[in-house]
Amino acid sequence: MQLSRLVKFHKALGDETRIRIISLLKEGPLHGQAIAGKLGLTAPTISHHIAKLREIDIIFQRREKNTIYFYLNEKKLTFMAEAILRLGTDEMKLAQVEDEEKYKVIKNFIQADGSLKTIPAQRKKRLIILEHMVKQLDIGKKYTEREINEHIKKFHEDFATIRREFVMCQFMFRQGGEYELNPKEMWPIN
Amino acid sequence: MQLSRLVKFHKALGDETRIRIISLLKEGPLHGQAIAGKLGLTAPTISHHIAKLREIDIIFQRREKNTIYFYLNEKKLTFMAEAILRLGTDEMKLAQVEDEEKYKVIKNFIQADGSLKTIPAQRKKRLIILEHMVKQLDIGKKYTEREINEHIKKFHEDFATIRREFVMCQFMFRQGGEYELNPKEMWPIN
DNA sequence: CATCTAATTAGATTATAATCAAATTAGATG
DNA sequence: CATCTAATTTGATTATAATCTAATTAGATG
Repeated sequence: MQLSRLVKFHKALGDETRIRIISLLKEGPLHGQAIAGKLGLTAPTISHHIAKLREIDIIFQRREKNTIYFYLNEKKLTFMAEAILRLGTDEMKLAQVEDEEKYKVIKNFIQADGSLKTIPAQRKKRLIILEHMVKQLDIGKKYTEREINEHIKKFHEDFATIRREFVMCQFMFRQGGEYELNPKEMWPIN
Repeated sequence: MQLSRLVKFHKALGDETRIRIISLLKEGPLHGQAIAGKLGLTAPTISHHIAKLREIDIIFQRREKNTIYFYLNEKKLTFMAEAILRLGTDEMKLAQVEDEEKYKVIKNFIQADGSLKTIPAQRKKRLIILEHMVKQLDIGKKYTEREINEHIKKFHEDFATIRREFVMCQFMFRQGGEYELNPKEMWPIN
């Protein structure tokens, strides 16, 4: 089972040693052995914890000679810490969006009523928006073309273009006039 | 070992089931069996998780006939979620103080420059202040008596009394003229 | 390329915790 | 007070993860 990013984030912070590391790094970058010294733990233990903090993307590092300095990514920390507060608040269903990059794009292109301002020209952004629209459809359900059109119209008038993009980008496939979601592994995103 | 409140909070959120419960309760109160049904788990399991969420104080409940409805305490959730961001930023390192009682005592006895107004006469308050002073030392590091004295002098001139208190109250131990922090489990506080 | 330093990985141990079935408790109500 | 319903506690099982020592890897530098 793939843990959601939000759970992983909090699991990572749910450890005294890691909170202390964060607390230390707030004052500035440090290298592994310095952290180990300050916390009275061994270097491998610190490595282990740094790896967990890196996984949730709140740590980055720079090498200086033999020594690697660890930095706290405070922006990301803030974003993730507040994610739980956005859970389910309908602020245009941004709830499910756990990724900062996607969050920004959706924030820019989706208006307060949920509709699409314009179709993003950049492929990367377009994919994010297509995924956003497609995510509200049910897995395994077969849709008629008319149903797909209606769904898309909630976002944008040019349903034909977007419907074709759904298929071309592998979000959906078409079989005998009906449309269905592809498994997520086939999506050109994530 | 007494976990800090912040760690406990994140540990509680570091579980998929509990995140889902929070997500459900954001839409409104629910009773145990309803939650169990929605999540496909048994009632005891929900009881277990609700207990953890109650421990971190983000759930409260109201009884209605035989049924207990669980509510999300969103205010507290917000406060706690943002606590990690305040770590280390507060006036005179009050940051690390997660306990309201300790906060007040430190506020009363520690002056703006970080030094100690007077040594509290009440044992309970004295312990809080001793802990505050001792917390700035490194775990596992050996200190000479002179180093300890210098550290204490940053707070109060009567370093001898305070140094003796450190040992008597089990914050530190002395071995061959050197001083070292005891493990936190031995501290007479928390 | 030999060697040094710091970080990481591997493997073992131990502690913590998620889940369930079964037993128990706490209120409500006839 | 007998009984019903929903919640909780107990005890067992299983999975996860924190930490250490020992071994290995990755860069830097002579």
